[in-house]
Amino acid sequence: MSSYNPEKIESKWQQYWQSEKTFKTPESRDKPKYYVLDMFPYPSGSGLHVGHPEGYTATDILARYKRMKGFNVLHPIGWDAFGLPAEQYAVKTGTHPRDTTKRNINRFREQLQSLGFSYDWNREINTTDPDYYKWTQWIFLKLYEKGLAYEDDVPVNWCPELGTVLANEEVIDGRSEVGGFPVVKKPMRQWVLKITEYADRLLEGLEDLDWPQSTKDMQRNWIGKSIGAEIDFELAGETDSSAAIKVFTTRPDTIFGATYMVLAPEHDLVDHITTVDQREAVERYREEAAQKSDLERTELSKEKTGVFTGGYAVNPANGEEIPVWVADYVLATYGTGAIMAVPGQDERDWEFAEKFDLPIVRTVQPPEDFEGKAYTKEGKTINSGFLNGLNVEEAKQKIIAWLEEQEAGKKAINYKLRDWLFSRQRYWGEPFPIIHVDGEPKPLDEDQLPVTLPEVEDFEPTEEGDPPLARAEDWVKTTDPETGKPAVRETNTMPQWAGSCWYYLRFMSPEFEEGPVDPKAESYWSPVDMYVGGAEHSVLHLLYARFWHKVLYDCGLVSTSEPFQRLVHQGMILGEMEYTGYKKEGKWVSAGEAEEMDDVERLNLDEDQVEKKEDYFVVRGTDIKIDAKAHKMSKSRGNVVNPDDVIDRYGADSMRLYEMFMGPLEQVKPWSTKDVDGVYRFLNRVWRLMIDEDSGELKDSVTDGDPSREQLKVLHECIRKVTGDIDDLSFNTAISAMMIFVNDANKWESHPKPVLERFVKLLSPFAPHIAEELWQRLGHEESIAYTEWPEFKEEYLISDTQMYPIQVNGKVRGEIHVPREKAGDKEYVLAEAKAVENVAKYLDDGNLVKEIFVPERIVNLVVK
RNA sequence: GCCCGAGUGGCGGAAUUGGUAGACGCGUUGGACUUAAAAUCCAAUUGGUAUCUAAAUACCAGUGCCGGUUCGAGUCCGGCCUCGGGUACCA
Repeated sequence: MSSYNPEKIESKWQQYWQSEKTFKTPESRDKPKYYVLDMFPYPSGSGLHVGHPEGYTATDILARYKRMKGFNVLHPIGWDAFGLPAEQYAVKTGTHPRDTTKRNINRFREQLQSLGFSYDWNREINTTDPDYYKWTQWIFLKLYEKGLAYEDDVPVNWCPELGTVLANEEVIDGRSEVGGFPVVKKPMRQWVLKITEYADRLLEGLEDLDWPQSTKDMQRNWIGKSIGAEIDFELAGETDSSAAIKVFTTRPDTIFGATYMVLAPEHDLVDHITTVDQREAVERYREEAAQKSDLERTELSKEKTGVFTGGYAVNPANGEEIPVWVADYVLATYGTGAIMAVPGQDERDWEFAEKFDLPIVRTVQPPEDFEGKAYTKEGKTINSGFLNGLNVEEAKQKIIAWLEEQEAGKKAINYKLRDWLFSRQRYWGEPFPIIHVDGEPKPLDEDQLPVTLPEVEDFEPTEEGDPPLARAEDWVKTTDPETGKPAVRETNTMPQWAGSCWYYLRFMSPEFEEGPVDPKAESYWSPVDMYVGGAEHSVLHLLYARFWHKVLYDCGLVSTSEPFQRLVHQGMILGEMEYTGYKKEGKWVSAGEAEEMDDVERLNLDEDQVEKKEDYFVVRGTDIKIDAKAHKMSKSRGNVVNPDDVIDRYGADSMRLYEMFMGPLEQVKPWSTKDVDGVYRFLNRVWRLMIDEDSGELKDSVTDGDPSREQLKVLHECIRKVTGDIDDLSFNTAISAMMIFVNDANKWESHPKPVLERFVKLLSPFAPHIAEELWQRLGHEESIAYTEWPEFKEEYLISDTQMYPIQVNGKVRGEIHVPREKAGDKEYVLAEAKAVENVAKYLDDGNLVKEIFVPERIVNLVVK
């Protein structure tokens, strides 16, 4: 017996690829290059889940395909190995994060290798390796030199539970992204990177990238560029014009409707402007606001709050004195931290004005049927002196010109994007190449790198609240190598994003010692041609990496202005479909009702306990609606699928094939283990197409003879489809095309080698192990990996006849087959069409008013 | 609320530019092989109606809902509904 045995052939070929260094990246530069990259994983303790191999299989198919198409392919992998989980584990167990990380990496590597990915393992990199983070630190020095890294006392997102600060991006709804703990604002000395300086270039750079529209949109929203004006409102009764309140607005045209002003509670002028009478109330309000977490300031407080300062400012447009309030609906961190409130044209201001009984003046005429409160759309300006009658855009132009003339304001641009908070109070991260001498930060010299992590016993923050690195006192206390003065080392570490900001460059020359990347390698391999990874990195990683890349570009270290030319997000793989029924006191209740009840029992139902009735699933034989849904895989839900189990049962080739066959790469899709049977059977059929299961030899039907016309047609249809589909990343339909080929080929009496060989090549990027094995058994000594991709020839697809569906009034009533040479002959085809019995009867019943003839497509006869 | 994306059989999904809706796979049903089972192979499988049964054929309806453009709409346009993702006092 010699049936398809994935276990045996897969380990055989994995060993072969490793010992023969089959996928070592070529050193030659004489061919076109293709750099295909996966977002490298964080090696977690739980190993790979089935979501990982989805993107990895897609890139592996591309890598293998491109090699066969004659490209030099760079297809590397590495580890984004700094991070919180290993550190939390260290706090709990005392195990050094280095050990945990090493163990996890070994496991990940083993799992990836068991899937047969064609990575160049000689280029494996690890962000926690001092030889790697030396260059992360080096790049930080470049940022520092260019004035893009600075220390600042900033109100930061402090997470007491995690004992660290978080970037804005790591805080979701006032809670930490990791762990979901509450986050409060707290001023602390932090390292900050001036990403805002690159806001415009980060925005413009998006235009030429071949990225998903949604990801570009998200980055644009995140950068949040708005164009408007900065306007100074002088304080009433003061001659000192430098004490004016500066506001940013996108609607300077509405200035005549500015009936009051609001300062953020943290605004510098609050103290100055508050009158004696109001001081107490304002102070109290500020204290309350300071204690609120972000969560309370946004989600929970729908109702506007605020306090009058007692002070007044002068509206420069009409000279009117307007009251100045303090309210936390104005954010200190956006714009100037102060606004001119225009309730007539702003919903938030309207709400506030209504609550505190402040005047409302409309300055844009709403349409007659307008019933809302604030009107924020287009219209003619009213109640606005010299702006009356203009539309919004004209009014903006005119008022800005006027303000500039009066030296009361100017055109201005504002961004939502803030500078990037770049330090963390953690152990397991890159140390900063910074010492503090006489209380001032000082960068270390390049030759001092890497600054390696000191050994500590305890990975928690110190009692004084200093980061864990402060525990390494001998390491912290040092001397300035330049002056010999006593110095202390920076004890913050870099955030996890640092290492992933430039790893794609290191892969180009992982051994290079003169810099982060060898310029010769860089100029050949840049940019990444295809980058595949999860949509959860749409903003964070991808924006930060683009920022660093542009800085490196300005330093002359890279040759492209953008790092990732094409980006694709693989869709999430959900758990198996779950059917959930609900019972209350032993009786079924419908899913909709159950939502509003207490003490409802949830029951997981089997597929055969349910059926579909109209648009809903119900308990079989009843009208009780149930929920039918695939959920995100999670440990708590217990629906996580482990790729190892799938490989044990079906083999890596089936695993790869199934992940691609499930559906379009970018789509969210539910896992279904029983569906793996389908692709597994397909591989068995492929095997039996060529191998005699009794003898284990090539079947007798495998011949050296010439293929028939029909065989060539089936083959070339397959070549055409598979080639085109790989180019479109439509792997699911490529696999379906190969299934069609095998279904057809199984019916043939003889199987000419040239046909089988070309089919095996088509299969090889998808299921490389079985393809190598069959390729060898077909009589080849070399690996299939660098053989030439089969060429598609149109001529084999042309058949002797052309089929036309015949429609009458757009409904198909028959079909005809006409000889190839008559296929374009309109008169002939129409005559044949009308002769079809089932068509003729419709013609007899009415008048033929129109004939549609689309060559090689369709005939439609319009009858009235 | 705002910005994206998606709704097609029992299920995953297919339909390159408007041109035979449901490829391919899962599941289900029937059959072949087998002492039996597994495996494998063959056939059927959107719903409905009609022709005596079967085979077969024909017809009607059908791609979330309502309307439109067109000889022809899953595909284009307008208006909704539902689900998923992102974002949210950003002035």
